[in-house]
Amino acid sequence: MDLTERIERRRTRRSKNELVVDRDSLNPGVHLPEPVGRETLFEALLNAIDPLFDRAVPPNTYVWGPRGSGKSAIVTALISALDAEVTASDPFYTATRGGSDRPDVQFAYLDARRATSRFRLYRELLDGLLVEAIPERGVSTSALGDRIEEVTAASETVLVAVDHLGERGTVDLADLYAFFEPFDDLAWIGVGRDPPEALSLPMPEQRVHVPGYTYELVDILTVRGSRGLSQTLDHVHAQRLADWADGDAHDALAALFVAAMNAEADGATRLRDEDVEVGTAAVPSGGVPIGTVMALSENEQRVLAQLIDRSLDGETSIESAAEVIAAQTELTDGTVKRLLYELAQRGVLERQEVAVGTQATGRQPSGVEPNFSKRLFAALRNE
DNA sequence: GATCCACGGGAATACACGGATG
DNA sequence: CATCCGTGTATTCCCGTGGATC
Repeated sequence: MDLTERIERRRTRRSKNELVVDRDSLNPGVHLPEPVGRETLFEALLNAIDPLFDRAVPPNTYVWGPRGSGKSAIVTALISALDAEVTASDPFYTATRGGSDRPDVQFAYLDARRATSRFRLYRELLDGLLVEAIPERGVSTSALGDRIEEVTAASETVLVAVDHLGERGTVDLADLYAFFEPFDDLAWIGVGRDPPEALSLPMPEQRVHVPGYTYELVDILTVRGSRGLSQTLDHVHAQRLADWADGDAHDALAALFVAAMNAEADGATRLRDEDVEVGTAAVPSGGVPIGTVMALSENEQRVLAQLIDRSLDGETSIESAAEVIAAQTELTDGTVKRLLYELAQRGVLERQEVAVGTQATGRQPSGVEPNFSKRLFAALRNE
């Protein structure tokens, strides 16, 4: 979103007396172009890819740190800054084309939550590098590999960042080695939570550790809150959210988002203490990031939406919840049941004991409860 | 005709619990 | 008393098929 757009949005929202002027600024799944309070880490990343500026292929890099510590924020910022730098239609560079000292590099940022197989990773990569449409099916994985081969051969280097490695259901570092091994002029930055010593070899020689936020989180909330709301975020509120979230930027922003929605729903023009209370109460701390949920397939999201809308979470057994949901969708109850179990295994849902009256024998059934904020999910789903 | 993978469904395994067995 | 067994469910695991696309 550019500046004029931001101003226009703010003007119209203000005239309608709305509290939230820019949802993206409050959305924990969206990152700012300029990360707040991470200058030294940004330098470390630039150092890691420094050979690029000498027209060499840099070594691969592993970026790691706890959840909500700003890994995605900093890596997306890096890639988009580099991309802007290289693709900028700067008249000076264009005029001196040929003698340009600008390296011929292409950049791509991939989310392992979406790129869950070799085929999809290749597809996402090509999609990020090329303007042409990339087929979704009907073409072999190796054909996509050949296409990548061509692209890497045509430019000096391709730098790929792959975010969210090693989460339940996503590819890991070892997969990345296997997937990218065929390509010579390709360097990658893997991003994950696991500390290097917890992972098997091989391990990239370059590593950047992103520690959890401490005092910086208040600044982040202030910047993003003030940008997303029609007024400055109160320092006391920012501090309270940061303390509650224990340094996890995702949880803090999620709570702020819900707080703002709560205020707006009440017709309040300011964020009140009670809204912050509601926000923190509505976000399970340590739950799955909302980005994980929003990256699920449409049918999986539909199942979750039905589960929530029909209050089938919690006390209802998986069996009967699946029956109700299946009736509302195109899916059979067997498939819905399997999806619910799979989502529970991936941590998106949490299984819990369900009080069952008549059952005297057999294994106890369980119900499922979202391990993310329902209100945040609902808000982001009908955007 | 080839490709990928979401779906559907069924086999295998885990768990709960009462009763039999050593 | 501890362990095993049988029965009934719940849960996990696995794989063939078909739709959509190239």
